[in-house]
Amino acid sequence: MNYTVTENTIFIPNSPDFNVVQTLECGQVFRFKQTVFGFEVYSLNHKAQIICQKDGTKVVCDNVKYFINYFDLQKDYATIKHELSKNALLKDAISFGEGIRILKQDPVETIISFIISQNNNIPRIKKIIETICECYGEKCDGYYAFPTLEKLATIPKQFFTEIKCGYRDEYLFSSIQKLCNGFDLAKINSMTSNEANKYLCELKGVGNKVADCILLYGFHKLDVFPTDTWIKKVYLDFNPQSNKTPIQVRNEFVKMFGNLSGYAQQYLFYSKREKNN
DNA sequence: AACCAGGGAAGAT
DNA sequence: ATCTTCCATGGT
Repeated sequence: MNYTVTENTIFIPNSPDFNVVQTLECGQVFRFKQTVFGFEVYSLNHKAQIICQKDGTKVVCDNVKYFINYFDLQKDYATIKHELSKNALLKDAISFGEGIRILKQDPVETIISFIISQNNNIPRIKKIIETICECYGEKCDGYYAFPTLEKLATIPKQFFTEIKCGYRDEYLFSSIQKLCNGFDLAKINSMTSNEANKYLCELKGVGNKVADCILLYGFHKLDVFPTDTWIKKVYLDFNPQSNKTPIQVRNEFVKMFGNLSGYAQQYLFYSKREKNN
């Protein structure tokens, strides 16, 4: 990815390999909002102002290094897309979402976010996460940080109920306790994705799909394929009257795309959800 | 009113 | 192991 850095700013010249709207709207991240010039994006206790210009995108932020990594700017997406485009199913999806980047997010923030996401819709997910930050996150410059794990551990279950998490209140409470007590996220980096998926499922509220989301967005494991309602629709498109379970569909896609599964899933998900057909 | 939203837990088979 | 049922909440 071609970009230049000056003090607190990253400038990314117009490129088919980078599109902020697609990257933020493709369902992988919930902590951002639109502004008159573009977006504001929050990750842990960092903030970036995204300014969309005619000649490219400006990322004005508190930590340049953090956001170069966050937006995965070091990776060559052109090659990935070229490889995946050989698959007829993906060709259209890629041209539709060609500027998607897979964000490198914080593991704990990702775990909490995607426990909330289950059987829920995106506006509500965003609002619940924002409320948690406002009530328990450190106050920063114009926003609230995502709470540290130590801070999360002080949240009573009642709080999650009050902010309308529904039945996920117990999932959040229980998983936070576990993360503070014996659950070792560091182990995941030395596990295969299948092992890590199984391990994450020990957290209450984390099943196969949420575990894959955590691995893809929080650990940048790319040989996973989060299979939700939209991906099921994609599968039914080219395989009608299939009665495969989500796990079977998931494994079939992983077999198809291997180490590029995570990218493939993102293009297919975004395209299907945006077009809704 | 019924169904859906980036599913998963718990109990029954 | 695989299949149902149920789970809070808000929007359509």
